[in-house]
Order: sequence, then C-alpha cells, then structure tokens
Amino acid sequence: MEEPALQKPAPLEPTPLKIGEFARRAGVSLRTLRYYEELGLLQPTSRTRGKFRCYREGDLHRLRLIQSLQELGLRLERIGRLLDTPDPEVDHEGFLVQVRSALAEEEELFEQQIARLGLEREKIRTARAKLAECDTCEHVPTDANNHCDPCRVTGRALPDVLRAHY
Amino acid sequence: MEEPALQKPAPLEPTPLKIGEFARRAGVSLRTLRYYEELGLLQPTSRTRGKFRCYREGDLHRLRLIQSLQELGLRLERIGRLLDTPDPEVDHEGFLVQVRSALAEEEELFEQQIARLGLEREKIRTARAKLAECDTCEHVPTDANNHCDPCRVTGRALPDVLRAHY
DNA sequence: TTGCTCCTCACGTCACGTGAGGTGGC
DNA sequence: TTGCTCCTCACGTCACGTGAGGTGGC
Repeated sequence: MEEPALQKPAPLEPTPLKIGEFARRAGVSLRTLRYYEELGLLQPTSRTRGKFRCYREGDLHRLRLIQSLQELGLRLERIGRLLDTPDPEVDHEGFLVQVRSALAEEEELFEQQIARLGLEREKIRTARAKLAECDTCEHVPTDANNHCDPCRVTGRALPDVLRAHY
Repeated sequence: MEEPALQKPAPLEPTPLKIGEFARRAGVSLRTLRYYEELGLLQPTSRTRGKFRCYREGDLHRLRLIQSLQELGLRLERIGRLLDTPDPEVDHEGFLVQVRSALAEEEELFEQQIARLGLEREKIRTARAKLAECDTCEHVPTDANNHCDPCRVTGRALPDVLRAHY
C-alpha cells in the first residue's frame, strides 16, 4: 500500500531534447531559451560534450507556465520569484508553503485577467451590435455631429469601443 | 422622427484634460501618452499656446482599448492598423467595412485569449487540489523519486503545473 | 514670485530579434 | 566530407522608464 504499482515503468533515461526541438514544441525562439537560462529562470538539465543544451520533456510545462504568466503582464523577475522554491530536501515545510502561495497567487491573477478580458469582450459585442444598425443608416460621423455621438437615429450614446475606432 | 431629442444638450466646449489628469484617469504614464502620439496612435485634440497637450474625455475609451489589445500581446503597430479607419466623410462604405472587420477580429482575439487563460486556470486549480493532499504526506520530492512524479501515494502522474514549480 | 505641471531631448532598460563567425554530431 | 544544428558574442529594437534642464499658467 505504501508503494503502489506505478502507471508505467518510467524509462530511467528519458531522451533529452536539444534546444531546437524543445523550442519548436513550446513555440518559442532559441534566443528566448538562452535568455531564460541567463536569468536562471529555466536551466537546461545538462550539456553535451560539445556544449549543446539538453532539456527534459517535463520542462515544457514549466516553460508554458512562464509564457502564460507573461501573458498576464508579469515581469520575468516576478515570474522567477513565483517559481523559485526552496529545496524540499532541506526545507520540506517551506517548500510546501512557497508552492501553495505561488499557486494561490497565480490563480487569483488568472481570475482577474479573465474577468477583465470578459468585460472588454462584452464591450466589443455591444459595439458590433450597434454597428450593425449603422449599415442601413445614411448618417455619417463627422466633427459637426460629434461623430454620431449620440446616435442621430436612436438619440442614445454610442458604445465606448465604437467611439474608440473613430 | 429623423432628428429625435438628444439625451443632453451636449456642452459645445467640453473641458479638455491636460496630460497629467488624462494619464491619471487611464492609469498610464506621461511617457506612454507622448510615445503614442509619436506613433500616431493617439493624438491630443489640440495644444495650448504653451504647447500643453489637450485630450478629450472620450479619448479615454480609445486609450483603454489600446491597453486591452496590448494585453492580448498585440504590437502597437498592429493596434494602430486596427484603429486606423478611413475618413467616413471621404469613404463611408470603406469606413464601415474597416470598423466592422476590426471589431470582429478583436472579438475573436479576446475570445481566444479568454479560452487560453481559462484552461491555464483549470490546470492551476488541479495543481492546488493535488497539493492539498501533499500536506499530510511525508514523501519528499527528490531527484531519486523523480520529484514525486508519479505520486508515491496514488501512483498517478503529478499535475503539469505542480511539476512546473519544482 | 512661488510651486506645480508641463515641455523636449536623450540615455537606460527589459525581453528579446538578428546576424556574424565558428563548431558539433549523425 | 557535407549539411544541418548548435555555440557565443554583440549590436538592434520595441515600448517604454527616468532623469536633465527649461517653461507655462493659476
């Protein structure tokens, strides 16, 4: 019961990936990977005799998380701090605390961004709906009519996002 | 019926905002606004005699859309092309076509990003749920046990995002 | 006149892009 | 040996940040 059968016998020597294949799978450039190594954000597992970088497939998950966190607008230095955990062999408790708080912070950040983008998407939908009405209208937005704001047909204010395009 | 009463008599001279107040309301820096002007992305309505930039409140919507599109990872040059519409007085049809296609493209981009972030949030939730189990476990992730992957208790693979933090 | 805001350079920074010139490994 | 991939500089770029030194307007 303590050591149940593993799902698969886990190959002892999983084939390492060279930087090109690793980059291709993650959809990033070689330069990006070298820069992340320079920052200590994502270290290759090892190097060949000829100094070629070796990555593990599993590191793709770390890389993808880094990319996602960047899409939230986080700086690489901040991302580094989120992913930088104490060695669990030295400080098991501190390790768990750090990973737990990092995950909580990340979920909150994703939550907020999703909400923001959802609001923006709604504003765009509103603008598209209004614009559909304009197709059959011969009024033209000009300085003289304050760019159709408010609308000369309905008398109502134009959606914000529509005005943003004029 | 052609010209219904407007919502409010629309002040002919809405108070212009100086760059500081405009920036504060949008939450951007003065440098950002000057840079956008340089790129032709967001022009101040006018200047005072002393060369002070004047913005309109309505331009806040344009600025906020620019910021949102940047959060999708778009370059300013691309954003400029989305927001650059033909003069409706010269080409009313082309104007409508451009705004329509820009809005459609933007909605699609927001849709995709929201979906991506939603998936990532789910992966984080999965990782948090798994980590909660680790609190009462004395196994420690080390090189020797492949960093607890698969888990020594359940025998199942660790969530990707959890491994990303090790 | 004082104090705050604004102005225009202009150099710095972050996260890479993009060659230049050279080497590894099937 | 050939061809492709990889290596390390090192300079360029995008979207600003951050002063320096000077002026506007209540």
